[in-house]
Amino acid sequence: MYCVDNKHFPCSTSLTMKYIGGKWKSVILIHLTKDKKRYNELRKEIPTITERTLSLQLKELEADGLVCRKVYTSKPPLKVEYGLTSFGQTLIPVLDAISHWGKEASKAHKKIKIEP
Amino acid sequence: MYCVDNKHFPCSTSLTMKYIGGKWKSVILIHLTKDKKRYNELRKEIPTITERTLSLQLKELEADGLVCRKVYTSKPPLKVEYGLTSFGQTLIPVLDAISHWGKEASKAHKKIKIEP
DNA sequence: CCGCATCCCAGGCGATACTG
DNA sequence: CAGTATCGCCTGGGATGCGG
Repeated sequence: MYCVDNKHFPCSTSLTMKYIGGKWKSVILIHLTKDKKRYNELRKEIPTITERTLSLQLKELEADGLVCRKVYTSKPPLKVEYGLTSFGQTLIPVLDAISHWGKEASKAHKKIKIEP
Repeated sequence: MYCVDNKHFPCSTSLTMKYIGGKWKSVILIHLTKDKKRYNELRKEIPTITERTLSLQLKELEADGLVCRKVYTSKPPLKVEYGLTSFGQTLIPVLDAISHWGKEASKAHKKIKIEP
């Protein structure tokens, strides 16, 4: 049993999935592992995400302390950058593992023999 | 752009999350990395999952070729075991990374300084 | 450029009860 | 023991439009 922020998780795996689970969080995070990114850069690199969802997910990631939002201009056009916090950076090995497995799986999928 | 089973994913990360995303899949899988498990063993080790959900998730994992279901008796009481397929075993490093990060995060969470 | 507001929906997930 | 059946909530996420 693990506990963070007064929330309980039956195991450490479910705790991690609370941070990187969902359809988009890990995708956003992996784009931020390489560089800080602006909002529109993220949109272009993740073409199938909607603005609303990107906005909401970034907020949640920020609230979770994984992502840091920096505003560089006070008047429009705004310049905002998103980057990983030091806490967020601890996730990089996990995100790399996830990304790597996806690549291998897509390569190998047709040849794989599904057996015990 | 990645493609598996006629489904498209914007990046390899989202492909992986299709397999291990959701609230429970990774939790079930990590319990199977150590040993084959029976249905009720999994229920006991994941106390907060419902029977229905466990059943549905196991079916999906089986359909995805990650988990293998073996029936050992033809008459009740049934004996059924779930284990990872060879394809599912390729996920072990990913699952270990996820589990490990969750442990570290829960330990460190209160001391973490959230900064860029 | 960077969002928020509103509306809406599928399907993920839970609770409970029942079966071979 | 190992599941199904039924019901219903609730939230993640899509579509569209507006605002600083």
